[in-house]
Amino acid sequence: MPELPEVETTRRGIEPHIINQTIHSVIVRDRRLRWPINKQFDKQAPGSQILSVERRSKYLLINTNNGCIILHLGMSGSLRVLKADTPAVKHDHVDIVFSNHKLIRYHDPRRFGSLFWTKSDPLKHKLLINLGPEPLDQAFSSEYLIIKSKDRKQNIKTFIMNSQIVVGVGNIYACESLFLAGIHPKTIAGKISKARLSSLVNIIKTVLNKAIAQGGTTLKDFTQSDGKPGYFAQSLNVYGRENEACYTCKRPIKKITQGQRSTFYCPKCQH
DNA sequence: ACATTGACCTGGGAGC
DNA sequence: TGCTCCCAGGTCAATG
Repeated sequence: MPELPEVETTRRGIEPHIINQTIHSVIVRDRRLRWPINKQFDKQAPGSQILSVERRSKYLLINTNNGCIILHLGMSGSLRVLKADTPAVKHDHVDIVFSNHKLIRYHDPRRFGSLFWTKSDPLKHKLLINLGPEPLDQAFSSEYLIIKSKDRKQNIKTFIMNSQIVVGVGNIYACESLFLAGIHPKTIAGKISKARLSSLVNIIKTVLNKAIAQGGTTLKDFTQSDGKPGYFAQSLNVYGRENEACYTCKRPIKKITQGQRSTFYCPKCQH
């Protein structure tokens, strides 16, 4: 469910509630996420004080004075800030309870997410060490994408969703960015002109910034950490619009499969 | 080194 | 009402 804007929305939602707070206790109801939650989390997190909540790719890094919680929401995960006496429901796998009688609750029906406690530099964790640049960072530039795409035979849609190339561009924003750039999703990455790649870089940044400003995209059940929906779905041009009229040319939006994921595009506006 | 495919897991909606 | 099938916002591991 969450792409970068949804994770960033979650980060901004929880940080002010928990910064400087002390973890009173943690409750792990089910540690069977994509990888099992490590036992060090239960043992070492209580008593730690929150220093900051950062984001790297779609990972949230909850930094404490004693170690770091690395958390990924997978496809269906969410974090909510709740009062400590809120009853847990199905799929509420983890609570982090604070001394101010609030808790953050991790809910994830599909359990594709993950949660680790580490005392080492979280950016050196094996799941984070090989990630590409942040899309909103200067390091993700026209020059960078031009070099990386050279001789690549993958289609551009799959290519920009590759987290070793750039992180945080998931299925929705990949489709939307290619539409706005006027690039057909099947185009071979290595065959796109420098000018078009440059345009794509700028559009990805614009799309993600706009989605963050609108609180992310609510398709089914994404909510911000206060339970309110995001509003970016109102801005979608192609995603989820198969057979509906393109807002630009009025022809029907097409749906194809690439890398086992659905791609939506306009056959007239993208080539 | 790069590209493709299978796997993980649950729930919701469509169609019968 | 209930069954079966398909689909879903991610990404790692194995394979070619």
